[in-house]
Amino acid sequence: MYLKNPDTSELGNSIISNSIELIDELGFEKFTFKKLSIKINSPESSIYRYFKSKHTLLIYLTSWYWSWTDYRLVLTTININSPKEKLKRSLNILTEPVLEDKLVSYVNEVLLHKIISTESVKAYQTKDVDEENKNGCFTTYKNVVNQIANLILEINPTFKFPHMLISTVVEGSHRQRYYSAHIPSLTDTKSNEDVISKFYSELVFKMIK
Amino acid sequence: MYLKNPDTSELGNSIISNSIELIDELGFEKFTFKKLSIKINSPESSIYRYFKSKHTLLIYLTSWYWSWTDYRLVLTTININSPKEKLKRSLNILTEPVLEDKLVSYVNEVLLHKIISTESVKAYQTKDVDEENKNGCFTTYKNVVNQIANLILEINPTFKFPHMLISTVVEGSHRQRYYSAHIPSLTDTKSNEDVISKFYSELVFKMIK
DNA sequence: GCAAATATAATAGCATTACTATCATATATG
DNA sequence: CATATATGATAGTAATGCTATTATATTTGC
Repeated sequence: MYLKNPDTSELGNSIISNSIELIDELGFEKFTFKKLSIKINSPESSIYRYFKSKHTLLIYLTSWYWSWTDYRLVLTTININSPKEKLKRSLNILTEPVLEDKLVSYVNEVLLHKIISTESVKAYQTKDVDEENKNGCFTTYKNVVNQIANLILEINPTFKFPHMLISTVVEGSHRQRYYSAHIPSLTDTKSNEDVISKFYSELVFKMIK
Repeated sequence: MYLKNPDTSELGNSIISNSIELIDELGFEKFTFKKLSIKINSPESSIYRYFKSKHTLLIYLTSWYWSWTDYRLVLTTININSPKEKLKRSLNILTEPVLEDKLVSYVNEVLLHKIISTESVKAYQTKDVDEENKNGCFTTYKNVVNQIANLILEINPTFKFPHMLISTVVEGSHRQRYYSAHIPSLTDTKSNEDVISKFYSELVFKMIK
């Protein structure tokens, strides 16, 4: 996923934090290593020592996001016994926007979440998926989905499509948030209300009943 | 959406039919007008007379797909009175893969559907959405969603999120088909079974009940 | 049937993108 | 203090995403 681990050096940290800001600002297609190199005041070639392309950088960011989400899922479900309550809390983590930026100094988690919800499709939806999947590029996301799928099976062991349900909910909620801001006729909510999270929670509980 | 209407000339037709094949073959990011120009044996500059970029070509194809889908929706629901039956049939059109290629000589609808389901996200998920949306680039898709949303309201006039539900179903089913072929841990089906369509129909009917 | 309009071909060019390579210098480590 | 490692500075290259120009076909309107 990376050529050199970006959290082992200052330059690496700077690449991560500034790429998050720049991708958020420009969008993934207009984001380039050249522009990033100007922003971080280092030669382009130094960035290439960490990541072999902007595509693998996006995969790295996506993967980072999902391990971080996994960690947050553990935190909100710890010491809670009821599987239903666990699921409810987990779904909130998955479908609500991230509002605070605290954990890791060089990562703005609020912006990272924004990027993931709008740009991460572009990380999997390419002709290289199969190979990248083989190399474990998507394991952190798959783990999260799988974990919640197991929670669902605790509640209803006969439910046949827990993975399908969860990935639908995760990506659906990202998409709906985007639509409410940009293509409102594809949704039923203005960007200020918070209806999306409730909609998807309801969807899950109705489906597994 | 286009600079010159591609269905008014042979070259235009050739651009459309060959771009569908080439995007399917290479994926959208590796597809270029240069490669297309070699395939159709015409200079690159001629393609630029029809479309100002590969991005607007993708928008054109997406838009074409949704008007065609609209037409198919009319066909399958005509003369049917029960709104529930109408909805059921419409959902099949929206969630099942396209298997036959008949309507328009220069468009391979089977391949077009494949492209739409894997690549069309890249048509809306960019920094230019707002302007493109203003210019009506997404109206054909919005029309389809809106039409089915109205059907839902016929069945349950108090349901609050028909657009959200339908866009979730449409895009979810595309996504799940992709996952079953490429990232199976994110779904619960092998690419040969047909479980996806049923899952999303059930989802709709459970939600609007 | 001819002039004018329109469409396409042929060719060139240019800034940007996505890299790779090389060599020098700074910094860390053993 | 030597050596390894990380970064900087600079150059270069093929491909991408266009725009421009001129020439040659083809269609159309009178």
